[in-house]
Amino acid sequence: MFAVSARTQYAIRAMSCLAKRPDRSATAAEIALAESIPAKYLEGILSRLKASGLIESERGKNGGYSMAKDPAAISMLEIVEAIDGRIKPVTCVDAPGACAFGGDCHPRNFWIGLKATIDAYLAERTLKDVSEG
Amino acid sequence: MFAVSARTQYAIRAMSCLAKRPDRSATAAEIALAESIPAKYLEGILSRLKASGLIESERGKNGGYSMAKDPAAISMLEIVEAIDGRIKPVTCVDAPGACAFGGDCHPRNFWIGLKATIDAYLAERTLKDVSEG
DNA sequence: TATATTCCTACTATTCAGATAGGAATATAG
DNA sequence: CTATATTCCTATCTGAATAGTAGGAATATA
Ligand code: FES
Ligand code: FES
Repeated sequence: MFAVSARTQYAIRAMSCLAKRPDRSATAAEIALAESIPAKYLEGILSRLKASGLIESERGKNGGYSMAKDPAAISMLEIVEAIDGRIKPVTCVDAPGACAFGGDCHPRNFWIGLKATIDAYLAERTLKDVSEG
Repeated sequence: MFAVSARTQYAIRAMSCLAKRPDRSATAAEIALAESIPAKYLEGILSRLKASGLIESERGKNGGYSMAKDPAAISMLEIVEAIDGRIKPVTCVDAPGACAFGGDCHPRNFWIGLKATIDAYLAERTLKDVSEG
Protein backbone atom coordinates (compact mmCIF):
# COMPACT_ATOMS: atom_id res chain seq x y z
CA MET A 1 0.00 0.00 0.00
CA PHE A 2 1.03 3.57 -0.82
CA ALA A 3 3.65 2.35 -3.26
CA VAL A 4 5.82 5.00 -4.84
CA SER A 5 5.74 4.75 -8.64
CA ALA A 6 8.81 3.68 -10.56
CA ARG A 7 8.62 7.03 -12.31
CA THR A 8 9.07 8.94 -9.09
CA GLN A 9 11.98 6.77 -8.02
CA TYR A 10 13.57 7.23 -11.43
CA ALA A 11 13.05 10.97 -11.12
CA ILE A 12 14.80 11.12 -7.76
CA ARG A 13 17.74 9.14 -9.05
CA ALA A 14 17.98 11.31 -12.12
CA MET A 15 17.90 14.47 -10.02
CA SER A 16 20.54 13.07 -7.68
CA CYS A 17 22.68 12.30 -10.69
CA LEU A 18 22.43 15.88 -11.94
CA ALA A 19 22.99 17.25 -8.45
CA LYS A 20 26.37 15.56 -8.37
CA ARG A 21 27.67 17.58 -11.33
CA PRO A 22 27.31 21.20 -10.24
CA ASP A 23 27.77 23.11 -13.48
CA ARG A 24 28.03 20.57 -16.22
CA SER A 25 25.03 19.15 -17.98
CA ALA A 26 24.25 15.54 -18.77
CA THR A 27 22.33 14.01 -21.66
CA ALA A 28 19.32 11.82 -21.07
CA ALA A 29 21.32 8.89 -22.42
CA GLU A 30 24.12 9.47 -19.91
CA ILE A 31 21.75 9.65 -16.97
CA ALA A 32 19.89 6.57 -18.17
CA LEU A 33 23.12 4.61 -18.36
CA ALA A 34 24.43 5.80 -15.00
CA GLU A 35 21.19 5.09 -13.16
CA SER A 36 19.92 2.04 -15.07
CA ILE A 37 16.77 3.73 -16.29
CA PRO A 38 15.16 2.87 -19.67
CA ALA A 39 16.46 5.71 -21.84
CA LYS A 40 13.29 6.53 -23.74
CA TYR A 41 11.22 6.33 -20.61
CA LEU A 42 13.55 8.73 -18.86
CA GLU A 43 12.99 11.36 -21.54
CA GLY A 44 9.39 11.69 -20.48
CA ILE A 45 10.38 11.99 -16.85
CA LEU A 46 12.93 14.72 -17.54
CA SER A 47 10.30 16.53 -19.55
CA ARG A 48 8.03 16.73 -16.49
CA LEU A 49 10.86 17.83 -14.23
CA LYS A 50 11.63 20.60 -16.65
CA ALA A 51 8.00 21.65 -16.92
CA SER A 52 8.04 22.14 -13.16
CA GLY A 53 11.15 24.29 -13.34
CA LEU A 54 13.40 21.91 -11.43
CA ILE A 55 15.84 21.36 -14.27
CA GLU A 56 16.86 23.16 -17.45
CA SER A 57 17.68 21.81 -20.89
CA GLU A 58 19.61 22.68 -24.02
CA ARG A 59 18.65 21.15 -27.33
CA GLY A 60 20.86 20.13 -30.21
CA LYS A 61 24.45 18.99 -30.26
CA ASN A 62 26.21 19.36 -26.89
CA GLY A 63 22.78 19.74 -25.37
CA GLY A 64 21.58 18.11 -22.18
CA TYR A 65 19.99 18.69 -18.81
CA SER A 66 21.22 20.55 -15.74
CA MET A 67 19.97 21.66 -12.35
CA ALA A 68 17.89 24.82 -12.31
CA LYS A 69 18.35 25.37 -8.56
CA ASP A 70 20.57 24.49 -5.66
CA PRO A 71 19.80 20.89 -4.58
CA ALA A 72 19.45 22.19 -1.02
CA ALA A 73 16.63 24.43 -2.24
CA ILE A 74 14.60 21.65 -3.84
CA SER A 75 12.20 19.83 -1.55
CA MET A 76 11.24 16.24 -2.17
CA LEU A 77 7.64 17.39 -2.31
CA GLU A 78 8.45 19.42 -5.41
CA ILE A 79 9.93 16.41 -7.15
CA VAL A 80 7.11 14.08 -6.18
CA GLU A 81 4.46 16.55 -7.28
CA ALA A 82 6.26 17.22 -10.55
CA ILE A 83 5.96 13.55 -11.44
CA ASP A 84 2.79 12.21 -9.88
CA GLY A 85 0.87 15.36 -9.03
CA ARG A 86 -0.42 16.37 -5.63
CA ILE A 87 -0.86 13.89 -2.81
CA LYS A 88 -4.51 12.88 -2.83
CA PRO A 89 -5.52 10.12 -0.44
CA VAL A 90 -9.12 10.80 -1.47
CA THR A 91 -10.38 12.58 -4.55
CA CYS A 92 -12.29 15.12 -2.46
CA VAL A 93 -9.22 16.84 -0.99
CA ASP A 94 -9.91 19.90 -3.13
CA ALA A 95 -13.60 19.53 -3.83
CA PRO A 96 -15.66 18.69 -0.74
CA GLY A 97 -18.41 16.30 -1.72
CA ALA A 98 -16.56 14.74 -4.62
CA CYS A 99 -16.69 11.29 -3.04
CA ALA A 100 -19.94 9.44 -2.59
CA PHE A 101 -20.81 10.62 0.92
CA GLY A 102 -20.94 14.32 0.12
CA GLY A 103 -21.35 16.71 2.97
CA ASP A 104 -21.24 14.79 6.21
CA CYS A 105 -18.40 12.40 5.52
CA HIS A 106 -16.50 11.92 8.74
CA PRO A 107 -13.42 10.16 7.36
CA ARG A 108 -12.69 13.13 5.14
CA ASN A 109 -10.92 15.17 7.80
CA PHE A 110 -8.93 12.11 8.71
CA TRP A 111 -7.59 11.72 5.17
CA ILE A 112 -6.93 15.40 4.78
CA GLY A 113 -4.93 15.27 7.97
CA LEU A 114 -2.93 12.40 6.53
CA LYS A 115 -2.22 14.37 3.39
CA ALA A 116 -0.97 17.28 5.51
CA THR A 117 1.30 14.94 7.44
CA ILE A 118 2.79 13.43 4.29
CA ASP A 119 3.17 16.82 2.63
CA ALA A 120 5.00 18.13 5.68
CA TYR A 121 7.41 15.21 5.72
CA LEU A 122 8.21 15.63 2.04
CA ALA A 123 8.49 19.40 2.22
CA GLU A 124 10.95 19.20 5.10
CA ARG A 125 13.59 17.19 3.23
CA THR A 126 15.61 18.45 0.32
CA LEU A 127 17.16 16.72 -2.65
CA LYS A 128 20.51 17.35 -1.02
CA ASP A 129 19.47 15.53 2.17
CA VAL A 130 18.20 12.53 0.26
CA SER A 131 20.93 12.18 -2.33
CA GLU A 132 23.59 12.29 0.36
CA GLY A 133 21.75 9.80 2.56
CA MET B 1 -0.79 10.11 -5.83
CA PHE B 2 -1.06 7.96 -2.71
CA ALA B 3 -4.70 7.29 -3.38
CA VAL B 4 -6.53 5.24 -0.78
CA SER B 5 -8.22 2.23 -2.39
CA ALA B 6 -11.99 2.04 -2.59
CA ARG B 7 -11.71 -1.16 -0.60
CA THR B 8 -10.15 0.60 2.35
CA GLN B 9 -12.74 3.36 2.26
CA TYR B 10 -15.51 0.76 2.10
CA ALA B 11 -13.92 -1.04 5.04
CA ILE B 12 -13.89 2.08 7.17
CA ARG B 13 -17.50 2.84 6.39
CA ALA B 14 -18.48 -0.75 7.15
CA MET B 15 -16.64 -0.65 10.45
CA SER B 16 -18.23 2.67 11.35
CA CYS B 17 -21.61 1.17 10.56
CA LEU B 18 -20.99 -1.75 12.91
CA ALA B 19 -19.58 0.55 15.57
CA LYS B 20 -22.89 2.35 15.72
CA ARG B 21 -24.76 -0.75 16.86
CA PRO B 22 -22.99 -1.80 20.05
CA ASP B 23 -24.35 -5.30 20.64
CA ARG B 24 -26.45 -6.17 17.65
CA SER B 25 -25.03 -7.70 14.53
CA ALA B 26 -25.65 -6.72 10.92
CA THR B 27 -25.70 -8.80 7.78
CA ALA B 28 -23.44 -7.99 4.85
CA ALA B 29 -26.53 -7.05 2.84
CA GLU B 30 -27.67 -4.58 5.48
CA ILE B 31 -24.31 -2.88 5.67
CA ALA B 32 -24.06 -2.78 1.89
CA LEU B 33 -27.41 -1.07 1.65
CA ALA B 34 -26.74 1.40 4.45
CA GLU B 35 -23.34 2.42 3.11
CA SER B 36 -23.91 2.09 -0.64
CA ILE B 37 -21.31 -0.60 -1.11
CA PRO B 38 -21.64 -3.35 -3.76
CA ALA B 39 -22.94 -6.24 -1.67
CA LYS B 40 -20.86 -9.05 -3.11
CA TYR B 41 -17.75 -6.92 -3.06
CA LEU B 42 -18.34 -6.11 0.58
CA GLU B 43 -18.35 -9.79 1.51
CA GLY B 44 -14.70 -10.04 0.57
CA ILE B 45 -13.87 -6.97 2.59
CA LEU B 46 -15.63 -8.26 5.70
CA SER B 47 -13.78 -11.51 5.25
CA ARG B 48 -10.44 -9.70 5.52
CA LEU B 49 -11.57 -7.68 8.51
CA LYS B 50 -12.57 -10.88 10.23
CA ALA B 51 -9.29 -12.59 9.38
CA SER B 52 -7.52 -9.74 11.17
CA GLY B 53 -9.68 -10.17 14.24
CA LEU B 54 -11.41 -6.79 13.99
CA ILE B 55 -14.91 -8.21 13.59
CA GLU B 56 -16.70 -11.46 14.33
CA SER B 57 -19.28 -13.38 12.34
CA GLU B 58 -22.08 -15.89 12.72
CA ARG B 59 -23.15 -18.04 9.82
CA GLY B 60 -26.58 -19.31 8.91
CA LYS B 61 -29.95 -17.82 9.55
CA ASN B 62 -29.90 -14.83 11.89
CA GLY B 63 -26.19 -14.66 11.24
CA GLY B 64 -24.20 -11.51 10.57
CA TYR B 65 -21.19 -9.48 11.59
CA SER B 66 -20.37 -7.59 14.78
CA MET B 67 -17.50 -5.71 16.36
CA ALA B 68 -14.86 -7.83 18.05
CA LYS B 69 -13.44 -4.92 20.08
CA ASP B 70 -14.29 -1.51 21.41
CA PRO B 71 -14.11 1.02 18.53
CA ALA B 72 -11.88 3.17 20.72
CA ALA B 73 -9.42 0.28 20.85
CA ILE B 74 -9.14 -0.15 17.07
CA SER B 75 -6.55 2.02 15.36
CA MET B 76 -6.96 3.12 11.77
CA LEU B 77 -3.64 1.44 11.05
CA GLU B 78 -5.17 -1.91 11.94
CA ILE B 79 -8.02 -1.40 9.51
CA VAL B 80 -5.81 -0.18 6.70
CA GLU B 81 -3.37 -3.04 7.13
CA ALA B 82 -6.19 -5.57 7.31
CA ILE B 83 -7.33 -4.50 3.86
CA ASP B 84 -4.29 -3.42 1.88
CA GLY B 85 -1.43 -4.83 3.92
CA ARG B 86 1.46 -2.90 5.39
CA ILE B 87 2.42 0.54 4.15
CA LYS B 88 5.23 0.02 1.64
CA PRO B 89 6.42 3.10 -0.23
CA VAL B 90 9.20 0.94 -1.67
CA THR B 91 9.39 -2.84 -1.88
CA CYS B 92 12.62 -2.94 0.10
CA VAL B 93 11.13 -1.78 3.41
CA ASP B 94 11.56 -5.26 4.86
CA ALA B 95 14.28 -6.68 2.64
CA PRO B 96 17.19 -4.28 2.14
CA GLY B 97 18.45 -4.63 -1.40
CA ALA B 98 15.14 -5.68 -2.88
CA CYS B 99 15.07 -2.68 -5.21
CA ALA B 100 17.55 -2.30 -8.03
CA PHE B 101 20.17 -0.30 -6.21
CA GLY B 102 20.91 -2.80 -3.47
CA GLY B 103 23.21 -1.75 -0.71
CA ASP B 104 24.04 1.90 -1.08
CA CYS B 105 20.66 3.31 -1.96
CA HIS B 106 20.36 6.71 -0.34
CA PRO B 107 16.64 7.30 -0.91
CA ARG B 108 15.81 4.17 1.04
CA ASN B 109 16.06 5.79 4.47
CA PHE B 110 13.95 8.63 3.20
CA TRP B 111 11.12 6.30 2.21
CA ILE B 112 11.35 4.29 5.37
CA GLY B 113 11.07 7.51 7.31
CA LEU B 114 7.95 8.35 5.36
CA LYS B 115 6.46 4.98 6.16
CA ALA B 116 7.14 5.56 9.86
CA THR B 117 5.45 8.95 9.68
CA ILE B 118 2.36 7.56 7.99
CA ASP B 119 2.21 4.57 10.33
CA ALA B 120 2.37 6.88 13.32
CA TYR B 121 -0.45 9.06 12.06
CA LEU B 122 -2.67 6.06 11.42
CA ALA B 123 -1.81 4.36 14.69
CA GLU B 124 -2.69 7.46 16.69
CA ARG B 125 -6.32 7.66 15.58
CA THR B 126 -9.01 5.16 16.45
CA LEU B 127 -12.12 4.04 14.64
CA LYS B 128 -14.08 5.94 17.25
CA ASP B 129 -12.25 9.18 16.47
CA VAL B 130 -12.82 8.83 12.74
CA SER B 131 -16.41 7.64 12.73
CA GLU B 132 -17.45 10.47 15.02
CA GLY B 133 -15.56 12.98 12.97
C1' DT C 1 25.58 19.29 -44.36
C1' DA C 2 26.22 15.71 -40.94
C1' DT C 3 25.37 14.76 -36.32
C1' DA C 4 23.74 14.85 -31.71
C1' DT C 5 20.50 16.02 -28.96
C1' DT C 6 15.76 17.42 -26.90
C1' DC C 7 11.00 17.08 -27.74
C1' DC C 8 6.50 15.31 -29.29
C1' DT C 9 2.93 11.79 -30.40
C1' DA C 10 1.32 7.43 -30.63
C1' DC C 11 1.30 2.73 -29.57
C1' DT C 12 1.83 -1.91 -26.83
C1' DA C 13 2.01 -4.81 -22.88
C1' DT C 14 1.32 -5.90 -18.24
C1' DT C 15 -0.61 -5.38 -13.98
C1' DC C 16 -4.14 -4.34 -10.67
C1' DA C 17 -8.39 -2.52 -8.66
C1' DG C 18 -13.12 -3.03 -8.78
C1' DA C 19 -16.81 -5.69 -9.47
C1' DT C 20 -19.71 -9.81 -10.51
C1' DA C 21 -21.35 -14.83 -10.56
C1' DG C 22 -22.40 -19.14 -8.76
C1' DG C 23 -22.64 -22.06 -5.50
C1' DA C 24 -20.90 -24.78 -1.08
C1' DA C 25 -21.15 -24.82 3.95
C1' DT C 26 -23.77 -23.80 7.93
C1' DA C 27 -27.17 -22.38 11.14
C1' DT C 28 -32.12 -21.46 12.47
C1' DA C 29 -37.13 -21.90 12.41
C1' DG C 30 -41.07 -24.29 11.65
C1' DC D 1 -36.58 -32.87 7.80
C1' DT D 2 -37.13 -29.11 4.97
C1' DA D 3 -37.05 -24.39 3.59
C1' DT D 4 -34.55 -20.37 4.18
C1' DA D 5 -31.09 -17.05 5.31
C1' DT D 6 -26.79 -16.27 5.84
C1' DT D 7 -21.45 -16.56 5.68
C1' DC D 8 -17.83 -18.28 2.97
C1' DC D 9 -15.11 -19.85 -1.05
C1' DT D 10 -13.42 -19.72 -5.90
C1' DA D 11 -13.43 -18.20 -10.40
C1' DT D 12 -14.01 -14.79 -13.82
C1' DC D 13 -14.60 -10.28 -16.26
C1' DT D 14 -13.56 -5.43 -17.10
C1' DG D 15 -11.51 -0.92 -17.31
C1' DA D 16 -7.86 2.02 -16.00
C1' DA D 17 -3.28 2.92 -14.94
C1' DT D 18 1.65 2.05 -15.11
C1' DA D 19 5.73 0.80 -17.46
C1' DG D 20 7.90 0.68 -21.53
C1' DT D 21 8.68 1.09 -26.80
C1' DA D 22 8.91 3.30 -31.47
C1' DG D 23 9.54 6.73 -34.80
C1' DG D 24 10.45 10.84 -36.07
C1' DA D 25 10.20 16.28 -35.91
C1' DA D 26 12.62 20.33 -34.20
C1' DT D 27 16.87 22.35 -33.06
C1' DA D 28 21.57 23.41 -32.19
C1' DT D 29 26.58 22.64 -33.08
C1' DA D 30 30.58 21.81 -35.73
S1 FES E 1 -16.33 12.74 0.80
FE1 FES E 1 -14.27 12.36 0.26
S2 FES E 1 -13.60 10.95 1.77
FE2 FES E 1 -15.72 11.10 2.13
S1 FES F 1 16.93 -0.13 -2.49
FE1 FES F 1 14.81 0.18 -2.09
S2 FES F 1 14.53 2.31 -2.41
FE2 FES F 1 16.55 1.95 -3.09
